[in-house]
Amino acid sequence: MILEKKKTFNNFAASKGLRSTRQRDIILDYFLATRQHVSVEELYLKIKSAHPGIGSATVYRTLKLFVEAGLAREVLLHDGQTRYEHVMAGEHHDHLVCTGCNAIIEFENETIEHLQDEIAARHGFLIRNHKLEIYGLCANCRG
Amino acid sequence: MILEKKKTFNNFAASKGLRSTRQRDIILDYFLATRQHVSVEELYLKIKSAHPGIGSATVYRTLKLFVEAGLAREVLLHDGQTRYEHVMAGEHHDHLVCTGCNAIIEFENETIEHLQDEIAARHGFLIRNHKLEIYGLCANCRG
DNA sequence: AAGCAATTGAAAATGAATATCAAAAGCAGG
DNA sequence: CCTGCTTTTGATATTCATTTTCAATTGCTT
Repeated sequence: MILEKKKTFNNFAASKGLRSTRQRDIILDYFLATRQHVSVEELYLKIKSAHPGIGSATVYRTLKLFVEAGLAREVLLHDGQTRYEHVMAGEHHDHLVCTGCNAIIEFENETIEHLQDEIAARHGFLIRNHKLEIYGLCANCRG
Repeated sequence: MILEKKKTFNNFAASKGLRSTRQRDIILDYFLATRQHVSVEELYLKIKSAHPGIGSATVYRTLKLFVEAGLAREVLLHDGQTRYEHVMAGEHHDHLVCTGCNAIIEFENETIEHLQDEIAARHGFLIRNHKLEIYGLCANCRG
C-alpha cells in the first residue's frame, strides 16, 4: 500500500503540474514510515539525521501537499503543534486522548460514521472529512 | 443560568484559594455574554472598548481558569487561534465546519454520545470531554 | 491599617508557521 | 547534451498567537 500512496501522490503532482523532486520523495518515504500523528518538527528531525540538506520549510510545504493530495490529514491536539496522520482509504479512525500520559488510542465505529452522514444530509452538508477526539484518562491514569 | 455559572466559578476559585478580582468578574461577564467560539483576541477587544485597562495576558490567563473550572472548553479550528466555547451542563454540541465560508453549524446527537461512552468503557477510559468536527461544504458552498 | 501573597499589565520572549528571495534543480525543445 | 524558462529549495527574516517576566497593584487576613 506504500506503492499505492506513492502513485496517488505522483498522480496528484502530475495533475497539478508539480515537479518530481528528490526532497518530496524522501519526505514521502519518511512520512509513510511513521506511525500516527507526527508533528512537522518530529518528521523534520528524523529526516535531517539522514539527509542534513533538507530544510524544515520544505517539510512544512510538502506535508501541506500531502494533505491536498489526500494522503495526510491535519490533527490538532492540544500541544501547540500541528500533527499529520495517514489517510487510509475508506477507513477512518478516531481517537481517545489521555490527558494524563498523552497516550492515544485509536478506534473505529461504523455507526458513528453513519450517524454523521445522516446529520450532514439533514443540513445539506457535503462531508470531506471529520475528526472525533475524546479526552479523558486512560485505564492506567485514572488510578 | 448565568448566575449558576458565576457560582460555579466562585466555588472553583474558593476551592483553589484564588482571589476574586474585578478583572475576572468582568471577563466572566463578557465570556458568558458571547455566543459560540470566541477567540481570545475577539473577547479581549470587546472587553477593551469598555475597560481599556484590562490586558490581553489577563484574558488569556482567565480563560484557562474557566477551562479548569469546567465553564469553558477549548476548540481548535484551523484558523490558528484557540477558541473557547461554553460548557453546558450535560448537553454537548458538535460542529459541521464549512471549509468554503467558515460557517459553523452546531448539532447534537444523543446516539453518538452513547456510542462514545460505550467505546470509552470498552477501553477502560474515563471521558472528560470530547470534540467532533465534520469538515466539508455547506449547502451554499457546494454549488 | 499592615503585611503578605496573589494578581495584574506592559513589555519581552518564545515558538510554530509563513513569506522572501537568491541559488539550485526539473523539464521541455532543439 | 545544451539552452532557457519555471518551479522548488534552503536559509533567513518575519509574522502572529501565546507565554513568561517582573515591578507595581490589589485582595485578603489579622
